[in-house]
Amino acid sequence: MAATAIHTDNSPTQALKSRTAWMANQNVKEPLQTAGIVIHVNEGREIFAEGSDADTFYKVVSGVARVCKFLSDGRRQIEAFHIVDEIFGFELGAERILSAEAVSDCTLISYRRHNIEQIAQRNELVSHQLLLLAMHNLAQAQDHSLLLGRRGAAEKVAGFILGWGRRCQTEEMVHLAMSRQDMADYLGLTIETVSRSLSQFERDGVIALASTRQIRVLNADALEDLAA
Amino acid sequence: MAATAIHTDNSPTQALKSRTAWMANQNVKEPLQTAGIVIHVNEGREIFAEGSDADTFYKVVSGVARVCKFLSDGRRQIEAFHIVDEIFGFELGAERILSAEAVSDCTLISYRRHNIEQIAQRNELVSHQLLLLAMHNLAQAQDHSLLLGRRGAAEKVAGFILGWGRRCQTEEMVHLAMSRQDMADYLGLTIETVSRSLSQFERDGVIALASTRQIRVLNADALEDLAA
DNA sequence: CGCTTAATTGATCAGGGTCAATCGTGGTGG
DNA sequence: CCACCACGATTGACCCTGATCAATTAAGCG
Repeated sequence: MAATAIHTDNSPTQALKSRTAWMANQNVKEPLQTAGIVIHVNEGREIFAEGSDADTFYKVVSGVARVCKFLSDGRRQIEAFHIVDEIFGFELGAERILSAEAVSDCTLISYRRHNIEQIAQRNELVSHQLLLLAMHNLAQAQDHSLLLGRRGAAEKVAGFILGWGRRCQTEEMVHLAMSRQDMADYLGLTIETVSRSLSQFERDGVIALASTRQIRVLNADALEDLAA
Repeated sequence: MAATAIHTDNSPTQALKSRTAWMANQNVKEPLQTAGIVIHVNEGREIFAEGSDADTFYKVVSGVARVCKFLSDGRRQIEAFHIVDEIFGFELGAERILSAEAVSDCTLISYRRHNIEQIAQRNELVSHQLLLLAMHNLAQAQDHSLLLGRRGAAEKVAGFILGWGRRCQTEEMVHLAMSRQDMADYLGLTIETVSRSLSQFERDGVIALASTRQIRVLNADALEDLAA
């Protein structure tokens, strides 16, 4: 990749200016790989803020990003985690409803929404790809609602491990990119409850915690049952 | 409307065969009004079932539909309510993950997915419209997650009333199309808790319950505060 | 006018939140 | 290289919100 990537190590709200746009060929598999800018965002840094202009959206090249909302009283709700090849920050309105941050160091491609929409008008492939990506996010959001609505802390945590493992295609040895706090804010629980659930699973011999972020799934069936 | 509408009063899974397709002109405002079939579904009846072929999707002409999932132990989670001009049942995979039912008597337009996708390939307007509708559903699903994740029964109920009133554009006198059970299953609560919250709001003079399904909002600001 | 179902209200209980202490781990500097 | 520090994770004790069980009231319908 010949593009000049920019880093956002020090800027609180990252600077999006870059010297070179990444004008790749319009191939069939990746119609979206046109007119994007490669950026890097370090762990914990903001990618965009609630209320800012929704004039860009992002695709994950590597790392994990979280999209979330901060409530008036300081509580945080994580809407979604995004992994490689997923897009986020693509909104209907002019202003962003949610903010986004890097869960781990991220490499992203930033697209100008206006730009892409123009391309989509002429190129059916781009248009179709956008629809697929939007629907992928929709399906995820629906999964998330299901997880939040059905009560039971253990069910939520078990469901999360399974879902995350499936998405990362490491179902036996799951690496969690995020902290307990991130998990809790995603599941609508507290860190204590998440921790307790994991400990309980370990006591029951369902999982083993190799490290705090490495979960070995010993009994996938039991975990499925727990997730109800 | 010259189309022959079909009713589904008695069939448990509604018959989708219809004698006349509704081939409207491809105008700019409603590019999707092509090749759809008008159907009626009575209150409480199923529109489609989880596990069935996802070869059609629907647009609401009148009434309210709910999209939901039944859990193994009988619990039900309502993913979304859909009102006029919204689409639902448009999925990525070949098989449906969720089921749908009529909350009130519904008039719907049924589209063949294969059909629309072919049209979308040639017609940019249809393609764009699909994307907009999908993103509208995504935005709603995100709102829903926010409502479910942030705890507090009162917050949920208050948020629901406000959101529903806004969507139906009747913010002062809100008509609830759905039962308490529907509300509860949407909010991840029990009917008792929903009922108690509403009673409390009434005691506090924030709302007045004209009938069980008619809520007069007396103090919208207070309701906003309750929704946090 | 009774019957059936939905909604409300009350009493009790448990799941998970809160507060607080401890443990563990990774990073830094003497 | 190891001691110390800081932060995240875990564990424990207690409490509160909302679920559960149960009874009553209200509303729709033949």
